[in-house]
Amino acid sequence: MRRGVELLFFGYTRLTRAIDDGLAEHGLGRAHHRALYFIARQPDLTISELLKILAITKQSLGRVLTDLAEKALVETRTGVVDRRQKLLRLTAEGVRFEAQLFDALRTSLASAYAAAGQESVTGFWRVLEGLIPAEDKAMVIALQKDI
Amino acid sequence: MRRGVELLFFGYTRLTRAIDDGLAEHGLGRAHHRALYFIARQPDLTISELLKILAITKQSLGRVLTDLAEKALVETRTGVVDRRQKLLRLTAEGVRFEAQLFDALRTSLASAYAAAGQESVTGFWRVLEGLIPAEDKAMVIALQKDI
DNA sequence: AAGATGGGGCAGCCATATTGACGTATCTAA
DNA sequence: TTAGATACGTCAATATGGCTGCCCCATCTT
Repeated sequence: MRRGVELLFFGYTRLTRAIDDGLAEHGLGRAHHRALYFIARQPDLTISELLKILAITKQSLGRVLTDLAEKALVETRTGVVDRRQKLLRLTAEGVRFEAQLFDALRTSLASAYAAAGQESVTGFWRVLEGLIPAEDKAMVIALQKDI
Repeated sequence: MRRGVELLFFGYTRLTRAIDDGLAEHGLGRAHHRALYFIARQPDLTISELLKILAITKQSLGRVLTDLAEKALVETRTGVVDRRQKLLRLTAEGVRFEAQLFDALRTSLASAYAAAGQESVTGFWRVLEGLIPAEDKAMVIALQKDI
């Protein structure tokens, strides 16, 4: 039990630290990366969808998106079906930058996967899925529709 | 790949949120919990050992420990082999409080473990171990000597 | 006796989150 | 067509948890 808690702590913190330098070069923080990441994952995401994913307040997200827009990494378009919505997308530069950050994560994770073996990876996923509260599960599964 | 990153994100954030309410009741935050947790895990831990585990600065930890001492959850004793060291320990109340918080974590993790099965749990551990940088591994293994 | 180490502390800064309230544009349904 | 709900933006104020740089003391080691 305790082992799971602390491995999760170390694994998560050490993985996220892997990209801090890349972010700092652009004057950005982890909050920006999380937004970038999920916008990359689901282009044309709306603000409210992103809010649900990140589970932070509108104000907190607002600043992050303002920063990203100012640095021309993210752009918004008015929703087509609902003109109140804003659809979020990465710019070409945003795509490039996110890919660069993701690459650092991918490298770390790939070596952990390789060391553990495919069977372990499946187990890793299963346990983590079980940690997601029922009310968030639909959202996470929706993300994975186009892996 | 992306699946691993986001499951880790959701799993970690949702698990940690499970104890926010319990902490808030005592006017504490997650930083306090991390310190409490590792002191519970290894009584008579020194400050410098805890710093290595948490990978934060002395000042950041200092504030956290001051808060915990003021609330009489943690106490320190002078080191026996080296009188410069301070050995950290939970008070009786600290033990009680940490156990209560841990219980919330345990409940979440136990249900994820049960849903995933023992084999998956082993895989979960293996992958997470692989995410820990080599220079931190010895420290993490040391924690587990007395599971 | 000199230097290294463990720990404490000050001042100031930054990033990221919070709440609550209010405003505007747009959609939906009576 | 109008009333209410929704999507988004934004204000101000506040809290938390990090950081750096610098200096201090006590204690251990050589």
